[in-house]
Amino acid sequence: MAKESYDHKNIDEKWQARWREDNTYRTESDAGKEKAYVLDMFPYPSGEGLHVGHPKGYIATDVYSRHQRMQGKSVLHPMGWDAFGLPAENYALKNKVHPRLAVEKNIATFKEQLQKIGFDYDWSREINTTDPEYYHWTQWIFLKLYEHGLAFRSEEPINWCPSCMTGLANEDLDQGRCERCDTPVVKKQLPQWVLKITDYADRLLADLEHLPKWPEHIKESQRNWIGRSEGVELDFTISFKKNPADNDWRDADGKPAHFTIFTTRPDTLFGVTYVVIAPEHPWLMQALRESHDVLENGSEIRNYLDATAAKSEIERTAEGKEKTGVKLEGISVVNPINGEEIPVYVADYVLGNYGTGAVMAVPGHDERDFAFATKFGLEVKQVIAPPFKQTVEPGIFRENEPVFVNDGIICIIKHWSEDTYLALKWKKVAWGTLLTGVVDEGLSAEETVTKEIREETGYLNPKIVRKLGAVDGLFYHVPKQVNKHVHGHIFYVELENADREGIADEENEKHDIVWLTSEELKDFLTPDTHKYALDVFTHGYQPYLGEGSLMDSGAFTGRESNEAMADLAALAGGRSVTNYRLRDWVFSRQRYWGEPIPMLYCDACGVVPVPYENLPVRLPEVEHYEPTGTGESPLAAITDWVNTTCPNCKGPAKRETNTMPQWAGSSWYYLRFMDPHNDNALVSPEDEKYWSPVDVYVGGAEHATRHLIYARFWHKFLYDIKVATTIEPFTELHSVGLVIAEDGRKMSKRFGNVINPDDVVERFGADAFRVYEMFMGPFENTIAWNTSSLVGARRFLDRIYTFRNKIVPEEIAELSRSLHKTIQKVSDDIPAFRFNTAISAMMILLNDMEAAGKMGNDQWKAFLRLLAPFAPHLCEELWQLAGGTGSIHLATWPEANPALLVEDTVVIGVQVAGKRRGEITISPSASEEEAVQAALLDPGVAKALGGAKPGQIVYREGRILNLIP
RNA sequence: GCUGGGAUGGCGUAAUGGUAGCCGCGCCUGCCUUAGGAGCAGGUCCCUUCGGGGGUGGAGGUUCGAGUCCUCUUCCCAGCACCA
Repeated sequence: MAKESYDHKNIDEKWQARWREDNTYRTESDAGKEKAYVLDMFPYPSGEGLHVGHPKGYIATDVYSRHQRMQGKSVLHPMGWDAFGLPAENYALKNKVHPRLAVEKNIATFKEQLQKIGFDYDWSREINTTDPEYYHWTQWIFLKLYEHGLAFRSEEPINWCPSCMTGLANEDLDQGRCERCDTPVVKKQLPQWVLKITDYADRLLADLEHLPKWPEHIKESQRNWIGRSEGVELDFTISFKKNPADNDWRDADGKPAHFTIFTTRPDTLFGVTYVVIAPEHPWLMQALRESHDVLENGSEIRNYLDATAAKSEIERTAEGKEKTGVKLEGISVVNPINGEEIPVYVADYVLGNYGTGAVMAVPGHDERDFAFATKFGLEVKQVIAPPFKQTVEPGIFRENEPVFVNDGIICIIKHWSEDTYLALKWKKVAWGTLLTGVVDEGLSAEETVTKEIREETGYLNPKIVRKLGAVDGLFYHVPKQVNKHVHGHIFYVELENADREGIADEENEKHDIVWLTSEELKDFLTPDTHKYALDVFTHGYQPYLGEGSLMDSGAFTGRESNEAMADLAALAGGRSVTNYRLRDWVFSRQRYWGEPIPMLYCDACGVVPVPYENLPVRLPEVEHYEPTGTGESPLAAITDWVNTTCPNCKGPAKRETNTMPQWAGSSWYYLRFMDPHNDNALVSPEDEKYWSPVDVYVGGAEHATRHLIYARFWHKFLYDIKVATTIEPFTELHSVGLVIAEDGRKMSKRFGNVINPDDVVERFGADAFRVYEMFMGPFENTIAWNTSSLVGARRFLDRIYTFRNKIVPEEIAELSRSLHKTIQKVSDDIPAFRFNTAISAMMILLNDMEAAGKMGNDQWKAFLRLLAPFAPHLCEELWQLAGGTGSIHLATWPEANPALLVEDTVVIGVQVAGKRRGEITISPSASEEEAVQAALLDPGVAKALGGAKPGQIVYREGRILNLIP
């Protein structure tokens, strides 16, 4: 019998109209009911319209919210438009329409597209960030931020996009380029409004711990973005050469002139060989201006600063990381840990706006300092020996405290005429080593090298060429039966000639001397410490970044670097500080299409906020809204808008002409949905209390470090001023996986591979589209669109539609277990966002239903309710045909009967020695004896046992039986 | 480089430490037909001497038993990256 194909057009339209007429999805806050606030990241209505990827998240929240509603909760599932900002304005400019008209048109298109998919949005709560009724409150929040000192004027150089002709926040950059148009940004000095998000850095970071239902990768992105690092600030006193009187100068605290540096590694203080300050360092500005000029190479430095300023951010950071800089002649600084006098450089690898703008350079243990030191021929001092552990027997280190030896030696000894090196091949153990030793009392390391070479090899004329640093070995000394912890100082030695004397027999018994090329040596050497020594010899020293035990560090030598860190810092006069990578939020845009910043400039009173009662400051209607490119906003040209009166002195004042960034309106919109038409407040305390926080929030992962940080920041501020009552706005977050095109590329007009949801809905129906998108795979996965798989979803719905003719009044017992398992599965999976497995479970149930050939009406109605969140139109139709009361979407969610979830019998696998050899069908509560008895009857099991008796039996009720002979 | 996530048939994927590959797509065989993006039935990891044997990126380990837990490693995706 051919299956029927249901008339999706008719059914979709019929029910969408009915739900609208009946206000089926009307949201009311009902104190008597539990609430569920389910939110999508509201869209930016671009001119391109939707593609099939956009609704995926909306379908998920729709399924989720419908499930919540059927569980009797009061559900808030709203939709609105984030319509201010650059994309809309650039689109308008390109198409020569006013942004307001472009936005209106785009919103109409988006809304129509969304409505065809049959979402349960309550459209009476629709909001639009460009509506003065809405941005009234965006401006209100700005005034509150200003009142609390969190919005301030700044003249610091900011990121400027020469193409969009506006300043940008750090978050608007991608690898030094404008995130919107990919143009490299430049630094530009402009008066700006800046929000002090850094005041909230600590809480933004710490409170991530209170968000267990956020995906780890989003939280990790935020942690990276905030970039907290704990360290110390240290003062390096300056000593002046030109005019010694400068050394007597004291500041207000009685301190001589100094550079304050920030470091996270005070443990490497003994390895500091110079200090570097950023080109923007304020001391430099002053020093170059001073009349007596403390620097001897002022003009050279000025040239360097000019060259740096001319570079774009990309040039400065992406120039293959080639280091540049200039030495400050005429001054030096003193290392506070040991009084050593070291030079000072200015170099642009040090950032002016992080930490103190000055660093202590430790080339031995920092890659950037190492690169700089190598290029400028500065000293590289190793103060941590890279540690290697060599366990002969596991666990041995835990039992014995190791004996520390600070002055071990490791010798790489070159042959007098050949390109080979001396190694020792041990006789009693399978070892290959270099020559080693320990410095004797009263001898220098160099004398010890000579002595050890003579004693162990007999060679008389070694010449120590150079020291190669040191390595730290922790090992078990077999002959002495003790753990040893040895700093091995590596020496490179060349033998002058073959002159040699005899050596003691005991040395001869230990090992043979072999001569190997460095290549052969690599494989020959057993200890990792010796391999490291060889590596340093062949490739040179590389900065060691890890922890380890300190060397050449005065009294600290031999202590573990992480353990000694605090003591070193204290001794050098360090002050603990925490720094953040996060920068304050540059909040001004020199563009038309945004919320006007509600501030005034009065000649008499200075900066004056617009009084609250004068909000909203409306964006004026204009004919020309093109950006000026001068750093002035287009609004500056509208004189009758700009010129106004000062609310304080009633004198003339000018309006701020910059507008807010795109992210302003979206930083608090979730609060407005709770009470969207309130003229007196952003949100009423009652509605805020009832609906807060957002229970489930769904959107793209690309917002991890932009919208989601900004919104958390504003929310915490609103919490502080008691507008919000929760510390976090979004309890649970899901990031929706992308839908890419069938060709594996991003869906884009450019590639001509865009699938339009309207077409899909037209041809296959809204329900097939919805079921397919939820069935594609795990919600967060990026998955390629596949039209033939979509046909599979449609087939599933057609089979259900056909099955309506198989419904009988009486319950079909053989289906009840299957049905109740499915109820359980779907009920668990929807809240967990495992939509794919929920649908899979319903497909399995349908297979069972078709095998049974009929189903009871009540069972059928339960099945329809399970599917209703996914396929609302078809299920509503079938629900009515089955005699359901009211809308299926207001019906009660079915409950699984636990009694029916337990099987009478189960088929479990039987293993013999861990390999599956057969299966038995028994009661899930069968005893071990019964199970074994049944298993022995299985021919496969009997054969595998070969008559042997099982010695060990592992039996897990209802799961597995494992017989081990 | 650092951090987070991942790797299972031809494809998307599924498996509280317990029979690997459920469900769907595709494909193969046959049937039916008003020839469709249709329907129905069966099949579809690899090898096999038909007894079995092997198999979840790779190598070890823990366990009666590992796709799942641990160690190392390769590759892929994402965030950050001259932030001291």
